[in-house]
Amino acid sequence: MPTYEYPRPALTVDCIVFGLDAELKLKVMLIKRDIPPFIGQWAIPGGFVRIDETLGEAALRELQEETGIRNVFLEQLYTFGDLGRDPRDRTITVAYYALINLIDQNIHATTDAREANWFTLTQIPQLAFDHNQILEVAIARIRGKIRYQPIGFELLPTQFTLTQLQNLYETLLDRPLDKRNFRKKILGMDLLIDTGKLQSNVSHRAAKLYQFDQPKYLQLKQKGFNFEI
Amino acid sequence: MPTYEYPRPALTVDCIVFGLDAELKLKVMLIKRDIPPFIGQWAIPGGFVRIDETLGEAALRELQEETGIRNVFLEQLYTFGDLGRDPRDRTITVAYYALINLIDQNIHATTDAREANWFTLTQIPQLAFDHNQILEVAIARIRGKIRYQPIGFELLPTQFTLTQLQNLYETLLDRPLDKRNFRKKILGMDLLIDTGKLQSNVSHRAAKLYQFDQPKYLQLKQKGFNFEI
DNA sequence: TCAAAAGTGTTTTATATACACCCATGT
DNA sequence: ACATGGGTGTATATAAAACACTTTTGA
Repeated sequence: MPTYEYPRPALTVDCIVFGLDAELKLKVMLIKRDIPPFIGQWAIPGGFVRIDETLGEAALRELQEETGIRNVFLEQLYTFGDLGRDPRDRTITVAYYALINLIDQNIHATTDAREANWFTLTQIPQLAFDHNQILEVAIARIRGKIRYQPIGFELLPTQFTLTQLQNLYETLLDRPLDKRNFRKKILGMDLLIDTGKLQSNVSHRAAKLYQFDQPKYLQLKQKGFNFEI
Repeated sequence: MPTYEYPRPALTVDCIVFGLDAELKLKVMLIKRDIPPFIGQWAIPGGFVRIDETLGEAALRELQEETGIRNVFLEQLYTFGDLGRDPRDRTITVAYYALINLIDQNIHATTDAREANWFTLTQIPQLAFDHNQILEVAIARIRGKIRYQPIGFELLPTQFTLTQLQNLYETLLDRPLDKRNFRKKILGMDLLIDTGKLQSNVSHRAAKLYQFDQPKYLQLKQKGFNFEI
């Protein structure tokens, strides 16, 4: 029973992976394409959606296959469907973005035969397809979202120092923040748990380690609380 | 050259149309399905994406075909691709939402043979597919977005009174606002143009008519200005 | 003259900003 | 003892919230 008479576009997912390096600079993982089209060019990891998996599942699977990354924060970004974006065929891509913590886990940038690498945002080469545009949308999204939603914690280790958190916000908001005011505000929300532990292996006074109280945040959010830096 | 070995899901767009009625209540346009599946059930207007049109074009076309609506604010909402959402086939839908002004233009709720109607949010019936879920996401989106982006003006006539604008915000934010504080804040942004005209055909003192200065807003936005109520 | 909504300022309270020094630790 | 980043409080400025009456107009 041919219910739909129209030819179907191809459907892919692409997944922009953001990470913060040890200097708290924002980086993006790109892979070098080893199949046409755009063979040899850098691209956002992604691939075709299978008929028996959801979009989110496809994004997680591609991420794992192409970069080895698992168990990450993943959120749908936008769906791109312009006519010329794939030279072979009409292709729609559902873009996701992932936030991962590079500070205490080293993501192996190279996987399988395929070359993969972390790029700072000022060093993005010309990418395959419309991936430069997709990346721009993703950057705009996290820059905008960081102020109103606690997504920054996804880029840090579970336990982090207040200075790390502040540097993260300074990077993403692209402006300096006052140390005392930042601490007053973030601690005033009462959403950070003092783990009682301290930083180790630092050649200066060790900072306290905090962790984000997600269950409490979710509770407060339901009651109308708005996270805001 | 069969580049993709995978079977392709079907691709549709759905378009949630929001409008404000004369009493400043938020309404959604739904259409009664006249083809299977879910024949006879209410649904969000939408249909298949053609191979030679972009997603936005498909949404606009469906909107025009199914409701007669043109020239509206349209923005992509989210893409839904769960496995069971279409009983016939694997179908991904890219959802858009439209904001239209019902106050001075009457959108003919019925078009062609198909039945169409405006529903208040408390009277939404059980819808076809996963459309109840899509609608919930759309409502959450505009409720969240209204505070930080000037989308409210899309729901009003080009020229509107401050009381209309305040009632709109009260409806969407679901809380009362102080008249003097609201006016102080919105006029203080200096983004409303006093048209010099007055309301007509009212049996009380006529209010001034304002319009939103979109060019000025776009300029300010680029300079880092944040619209916020 | 009455009803109905328009329009308008000031005081109080809360939040944001600006700002500098001592502390703890490892080398 | 010194270098490095950790940690802390107060005063000022700005923004938000609370609050009530007069004005205009058509019926």
